[in-house]
Amino acid sequence: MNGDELVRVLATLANPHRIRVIAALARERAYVSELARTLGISRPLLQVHLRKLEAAGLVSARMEVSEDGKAMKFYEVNAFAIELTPEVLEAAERTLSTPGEGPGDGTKGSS
Amino acid sequence: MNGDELVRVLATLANPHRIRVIAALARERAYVSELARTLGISRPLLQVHLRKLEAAGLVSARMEVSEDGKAMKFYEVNAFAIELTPEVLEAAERTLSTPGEGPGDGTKGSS
DNA sequence: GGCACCTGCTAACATTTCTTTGCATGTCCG
DNA sequence: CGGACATGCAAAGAAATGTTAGCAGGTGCC
Repeated sequence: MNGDELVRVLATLANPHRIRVIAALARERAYVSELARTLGISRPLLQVHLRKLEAAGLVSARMEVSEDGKAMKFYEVNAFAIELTPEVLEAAERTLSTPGEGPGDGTKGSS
Repeated sequence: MNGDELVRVLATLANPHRIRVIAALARERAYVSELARTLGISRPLLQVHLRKLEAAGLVSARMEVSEDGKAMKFYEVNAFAIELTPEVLEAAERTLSTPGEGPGDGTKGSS
């Protein structure tokens, strides 16, 4: 994961609603409307947050059709483990894109 | 660390400038004006970011007087290690303050 | 058909965050 | 004293985020 990606993931997690979403999905996967009721927030709002979580690679979606024919989008958390220490951040900083330039990185290191 | 604190720390780290600041200080402590020149950003802007980093407990400041009598504020990174996994977030979620209520927590567990 | 459930979108407003600009203080040195 | 350093703060504009409201589509069942 490069610096830009890390910033994106951190920005995504820095929100109470999204933490609640991940917590709920960690306990049990769920579909959008159900999850909205569980968390007590509006469905459009939840969708926005789910989209961000998915864009950051923290959750995955899968369309399924229930027995009674309703199309439902199930979400579940992806396994991830990010360690935050000064050293890790120092390494991430080296792959941050500079204001003017295009995206940084280059090395497809991985994990 | 409770859920609210975690959100605050994550929000603080979710910024390229602040990652650069931590990276620079991890290599060597520095005073404000010097650091601003190193990073190529304005001093007032850097001060704002330093204040946030300090508020989140990620860096510490110490006023010192140089040999030639100039008062300088030296910053250095605090050691920290935060692990981010679905399980950790699920635990953090339980200590998030609810929209209406006052700050959550209660347990003074500490690091 | 009409109601209850599922999905998707986006325009608009409200709020927060980021950044710049400007002015205040103080020291030392020529 | 005036210039080159250091510190501090706050107002104000610009940009990004969060949230609501309202619209569209689909299925199954009484």
